[in-house]
Amino acid sequence: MPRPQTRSQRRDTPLTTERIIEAALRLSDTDADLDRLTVRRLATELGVGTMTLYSYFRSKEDILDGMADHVLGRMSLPDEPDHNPAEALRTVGYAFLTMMREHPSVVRLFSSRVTDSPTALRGAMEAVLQRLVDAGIPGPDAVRCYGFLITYAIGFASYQAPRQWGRLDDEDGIEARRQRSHFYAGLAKDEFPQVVALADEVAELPYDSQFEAGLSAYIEATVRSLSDHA
Amino acid sequence: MPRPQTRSQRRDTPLTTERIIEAALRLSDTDADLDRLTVRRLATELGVGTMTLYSYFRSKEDILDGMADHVLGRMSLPDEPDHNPAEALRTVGYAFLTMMREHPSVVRLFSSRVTDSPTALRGAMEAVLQRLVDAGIPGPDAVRCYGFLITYAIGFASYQAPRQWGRLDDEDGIEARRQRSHFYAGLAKDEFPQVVALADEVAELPYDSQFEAGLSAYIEATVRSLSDHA
DNA sequence: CAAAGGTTCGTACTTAGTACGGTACTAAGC
DNA sequence: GCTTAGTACCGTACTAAGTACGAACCTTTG
Repeated sequence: MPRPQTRSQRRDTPLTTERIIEAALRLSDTDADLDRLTVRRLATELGVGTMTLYSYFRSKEDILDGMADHVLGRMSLPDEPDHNPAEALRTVGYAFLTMMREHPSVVRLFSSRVTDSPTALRGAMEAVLQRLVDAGIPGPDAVRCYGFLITYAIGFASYQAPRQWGRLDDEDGIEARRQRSHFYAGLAKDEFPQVVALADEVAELPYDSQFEAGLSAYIEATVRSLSDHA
Repeated sequence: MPRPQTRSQRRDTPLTTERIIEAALRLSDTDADLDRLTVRRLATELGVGTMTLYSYFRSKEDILDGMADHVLGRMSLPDEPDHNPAEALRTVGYAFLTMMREHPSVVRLFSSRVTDSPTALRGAMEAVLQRLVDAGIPGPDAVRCYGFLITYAIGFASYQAPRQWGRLDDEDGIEARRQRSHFYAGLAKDEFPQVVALADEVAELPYDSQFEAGLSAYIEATVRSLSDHA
């Protein structure tokens, strides 16, 4: 005999796709592990039954798509206007990096799905192109810059994500770097001459200073070629 | 009553971790979908029972680690020597890209695990550093270049992977580009003014010419700063 | 030829995605 | 107020996948 079910029909804060996505991001970013995100856990976190989520999303894949969309859609560019192409490029580059940083678990999603929803396009591509064009970069060049910057940020965040990075100037970051340095220096010298000799530098690879180095090189060359054409 | 088990102990080509990893790469690269790689399917492909694989690997994660290691460890740099820093940087950049291209499914793995096994370090990091140093780039700079190049290649491959790219000069590539271009051009003009105006350029983002553009900008700026210091 | 050690894998347990159908609550019409 | 739809919710159960366990088999060694 079926036991009468007790449901909590009216809830304080109504469930929406928005709230679900945000909870999903919170869960996976906290654990720093997208694999730990399961439909059951997500439902529990939200205080609803597992299958309830399926009235909002067709599948788990849909939820993951939603997470990627949400993150790109909410990307924020600082209010202060840029005064020249170089500033704009740097602004955008760091905006991408910051976005990845705030949602580390989402980085992986970008290598398995195309995020061309209106939300994502508006928040990222359109906003960035507008910013670059406003700073005086011709449209076609702006597109190439966009491509480079998002691509570089994805790659850098991917590289950085699985390594404990911290900041180079905080306690944990320094300690992590120290250990990494010793790891590389401790390899066989005749087999890894370069890695051993450059252990200190190699240990620094996941830090933001590396991002800055690549970014500024790119900006310098790009700005120069822009003014050559002008 | 337990039925007597029939095993095929002696096999033509003996099972090794190597053969397992190669089969795993073949499977996932063919489907272009790492999610389709299951222990059961892999075992079937190899003609063995599922649990047999667990005498070679502790877990599926171990297999995935092995795949990443294998790919990095087998990275190949062309034999022709480079005559200057610029050539060396380009060589390495394309070597990374080629590697990702040959094993598209592995790209995702790089954003969730550190690949610091001896195999991977020898095949990728040590070999690349040696190449760059041999071309006249000072060690510390070479490390930064390595970081940039692998990072950029990962990012670009991640961006490109989920989009049908083909070559820009082959049938499929042209058709895919045409469709993408129309997709962007068909968006609301008042909401996406830049994307609509630049639809043709945006549609080209996943092609190798974009990789080349970013790479050559980076190389130009890097070579210039190297000679400034010298 | 028996004991030892390594390889293979059948079985079964657990977790996760999700199809299906049912339940409770609300709103609309009488 | 009572019925009828519609909506939000979710219990149950099926399937697929990772993997612990231990048995069966093969080869080697004494």
